[in-house]
Amino acid sequence: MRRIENIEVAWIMSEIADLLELKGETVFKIRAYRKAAKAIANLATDLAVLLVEKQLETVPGIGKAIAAKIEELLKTGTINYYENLKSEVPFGLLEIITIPGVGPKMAQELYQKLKISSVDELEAAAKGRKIRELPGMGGKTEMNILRGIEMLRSGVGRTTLGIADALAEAFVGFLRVLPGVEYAGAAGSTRRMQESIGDIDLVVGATETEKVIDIFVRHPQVKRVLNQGDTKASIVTLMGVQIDLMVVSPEQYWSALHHFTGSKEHNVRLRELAHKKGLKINEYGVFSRDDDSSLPVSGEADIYAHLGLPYIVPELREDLGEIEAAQEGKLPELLELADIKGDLHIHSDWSDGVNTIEQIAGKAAEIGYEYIAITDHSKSLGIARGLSVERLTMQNEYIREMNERTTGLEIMSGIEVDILANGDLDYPDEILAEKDVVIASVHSGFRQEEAKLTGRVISAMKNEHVDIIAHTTGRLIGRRDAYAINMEAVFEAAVKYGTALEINSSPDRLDLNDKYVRKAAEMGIKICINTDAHDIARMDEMRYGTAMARRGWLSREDVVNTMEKDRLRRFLAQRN
DNA sequence: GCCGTTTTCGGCCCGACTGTTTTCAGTCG
Repeated sequence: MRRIENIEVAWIMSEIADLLELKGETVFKIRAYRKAAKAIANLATDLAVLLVEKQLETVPGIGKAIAAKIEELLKTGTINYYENLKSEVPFGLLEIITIPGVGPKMAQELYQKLKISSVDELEAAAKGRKIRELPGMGGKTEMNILRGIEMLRSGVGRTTLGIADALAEAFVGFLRVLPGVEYAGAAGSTRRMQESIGDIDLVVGATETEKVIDIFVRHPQVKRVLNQGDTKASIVTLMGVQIDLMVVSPEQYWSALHHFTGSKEHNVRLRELAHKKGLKINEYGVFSRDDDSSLPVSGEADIYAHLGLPYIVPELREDLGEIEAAQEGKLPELLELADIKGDLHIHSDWSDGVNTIEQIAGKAAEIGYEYIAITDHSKSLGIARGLSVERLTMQNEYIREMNERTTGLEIMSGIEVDILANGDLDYPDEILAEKDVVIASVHSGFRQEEAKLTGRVISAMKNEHVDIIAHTTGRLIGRRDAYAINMEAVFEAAVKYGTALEINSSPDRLDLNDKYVRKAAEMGIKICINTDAHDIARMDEMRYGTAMARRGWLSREDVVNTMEKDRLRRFLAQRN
């Protein structure tokens, strides 16, 4: 039987939750399946491995019943319970509840009264004014349904961290200068630096809240106002990104910022802790349950302090162990952007980059780096003007001369060598031996089967000249899935051969992702955070890669390019 | 269905906005 990926199991658990919801099951059971789905999606270890080791039930959120269903799925390829549910609930209803504004209750009602079981049927009924005939529904309900269907089809969907971050920054700048505004900031998954963003959350602390909302919804970037109240509003921008704004009084700002930064799971855990301490936490503050009196909050750290916890940074707030670590005083000392001393994966105009090595060096000096590596493409990558052996030798010489007349910044001569479809590297060893930094990566044969692709990457890792594997899974966020690669095996090889793995900082890649980063570091694998910039403007994307490292719980010691120059040299020389 | 330094049974976070209602359920985050 084919191998079932964790993400597929997570998907099925989430679909079971949806089906149970449509059946009107108790919310706690539904919540349990949702929680399990999330926990599984966040695992960096294959469920199959956990199953063999009888460790399934050690995963928080997975108990006896769900563990048994996972075992059944992995062994037989199906879950009886799930199949039965699917036969009880019309499949189309699952799609109907993905329409914004349409939930399980409405879907059930529409199905029972009007026999609606697909989005198309729903659209026809709304247009035909059939829905207003039902109790509790009216003309506005029909409008909302049609609008929701349009949103679903127009792909108001997830966006990359890069776009969300820039958009949030622009709106925060706009809000910050409005009259009466004391604080404005981005919250939500953008602030937590999640790899993709569903909608942008903004929080404002202001003396005149309604005025701020009023101006916000009339911003020129606003295509549509989804809802608007006294303290909250949601809009969709011209680019199709949803932005939610919450406006509170300046005193309430930190509680609101914390609340909307989330994650939801992290907040739920905190509120449970608060409950046990006789406290209540919401977006307006921290309160005593006895007399409703409020406790002082003049920064997010105060909220944690009231719970007896040290401050937890936004990147860790996922309920993936950070609360337990905080309780035990074992939070990691996270890497900071300022710890990064250089970028070891940059393309110049010698291959498919747009800037000269001089311009790249200028930008690096501006950032304050101690070193960079120029790593152009290798000869087989014709589409990217990969360097012939002759041009590569010329580039070596060119960089050597540049270093002689440059002070402060060291430019290393590197290469991003292709791992060819047959597993060979694109240059012979004696050429690779001349380079300071050798990065190896896959740019072809994406569709090969898992064993073959994994074998290619591992054989590159075996090569003593290869220092770093770049964008190891090959995924492009929202556009291309990771290729079939056995990451367990790659990690084992990285440990065995001492090869470092890259976090590619491009918001389109973020590869390795946070969960793999965390797993790799736990195994003692060194991580290198690079931008893979083809344009000097994108050398600033280092902060996204650093954010991924922080989300993966990395300290400075875990990261190759936090080393000062001489130590880095020794590290690279070890691998030759 | 999960979970337990108060619990193996009885809990399981908190509030805003909307539409259709006269007091609230559904949906969302």
